[in-house]
Amino acid sequence: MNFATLPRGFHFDAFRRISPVNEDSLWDIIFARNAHHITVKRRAPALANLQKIFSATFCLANQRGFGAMNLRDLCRESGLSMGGLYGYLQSKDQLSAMIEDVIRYLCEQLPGWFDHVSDTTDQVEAILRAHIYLSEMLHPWFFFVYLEARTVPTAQRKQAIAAELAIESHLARLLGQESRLSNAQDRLLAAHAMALIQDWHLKRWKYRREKISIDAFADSVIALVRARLTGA
Amino acid sequence: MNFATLPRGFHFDAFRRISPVNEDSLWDIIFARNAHHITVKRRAPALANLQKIFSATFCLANQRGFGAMNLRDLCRESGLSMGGLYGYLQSKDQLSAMIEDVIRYLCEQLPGWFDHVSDTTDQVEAILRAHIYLSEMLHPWFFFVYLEARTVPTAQRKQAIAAELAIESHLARLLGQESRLSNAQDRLLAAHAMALIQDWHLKRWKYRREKISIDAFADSVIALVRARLTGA
DNA sequence: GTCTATACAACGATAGAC
DNA sequence: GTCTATCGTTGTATAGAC
Repeated sequence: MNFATLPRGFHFDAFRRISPVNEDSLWDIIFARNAHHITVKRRAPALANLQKIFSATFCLANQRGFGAMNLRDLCRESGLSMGGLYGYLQSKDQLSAMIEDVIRYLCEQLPGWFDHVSDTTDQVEAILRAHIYLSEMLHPWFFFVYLEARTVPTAQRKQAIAAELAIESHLARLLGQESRLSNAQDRLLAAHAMALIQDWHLKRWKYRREKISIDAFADSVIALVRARLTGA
Repeated sequence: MNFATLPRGFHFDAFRRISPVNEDSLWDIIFARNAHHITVKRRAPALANLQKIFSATFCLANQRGFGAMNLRDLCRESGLSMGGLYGYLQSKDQLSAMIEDVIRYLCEQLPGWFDHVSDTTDQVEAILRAHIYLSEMLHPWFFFVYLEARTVPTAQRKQAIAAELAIESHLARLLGQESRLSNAQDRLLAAHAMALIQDWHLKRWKYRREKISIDAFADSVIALVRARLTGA
């Protein structure tokens, strides 16, 4: 990892250049993490078909919701047949599980990327920026996880909730080192920061429309958190 | 309306006491706004059945998503029969339309409740508080609208988007009168404020778990916005 | 490794009895 | 005003050909 080369207050292009995970490398991660149940073993066709399957899933699920999406339409949209599809998953539920799994895995890794940053407030800023920029690169993935979390089976949902709380606690602990606020206020500030960064993938239609760049958005979130830390 | 009696920085109980719209009065509004297509004309059974139908809808839709919810389960959960249900709606889509309609109607009314507040920043605070407190009283309704907005028919979705942008523009205009920020920064601050208040109904499970009261949450959101307005 | 064909349960919606 | 019974359609999943 070369996150150490990122300057203080890095922007989207700088992060994208050095990030080991992006829109292209993701398919390898998915293939590796689901090797045990994907019956197609040849790498090249598997990666191509995974891409078709997930692109079609995001398109349909974001229109109707995952539960209302049906596998016939998924086949038409992805170009695979019903039989072909079942070489990559054993049930419809497993499709959403694969998506949740890879995003949760990445979110667990993310805070550790910035352990080297010595100034605590800068470390918070780096984690928030990385979150926003990663959810920009993997927008459909984050969007899906966020909006379908409630519809997935209980065990899967509990893991997602635990992951969110872990990041938030991590942020609250870092904020507590620098702020003059109470513990409860630090936790609330961490929760607010999470809500703001999630707003980027939830309302991207709005920010596109108003021509607000991802860098302007990230700067604004950071300014808001810093104002609360240092201000009245 | 007696919103003028609310003190500066009012909390949840004070708002609930004087609000003309709450968990009970809502059924009247629904019945009135949908009188043209509800074939059941007697008031008493209609209000009772509407309550059963919508409670069951929220329960099922929040578990599986509205599109994946089916009308047979809705009948079982609400206690009505298939035929009985169709006395209150002409199609499944109309069920979500009725929910979106009443929440949009209330959100359009809300900013006007505080036209009498002379200090602009106090007016912003009152609007944000009222939004948070209303979404607490009508939690399942707001939760549904927020999470199902993308799955509803296009015309209906466009109305919802327009309503959200209207509130945000209103807030941005008010913020612009008081802040030393640029226009673009005012718009972003308004967007952030909307994201924060929506977080209350989206993540209520989290705030319950951490025993964060609605008043503590609202105070924290207000503190964050005020810090950005007056701070660095 | 991917296809076509098919099993059979469940879907939204309606007609007609009460 | 609400019920039961039923229509035609569409759902997930699999078997067996290529």
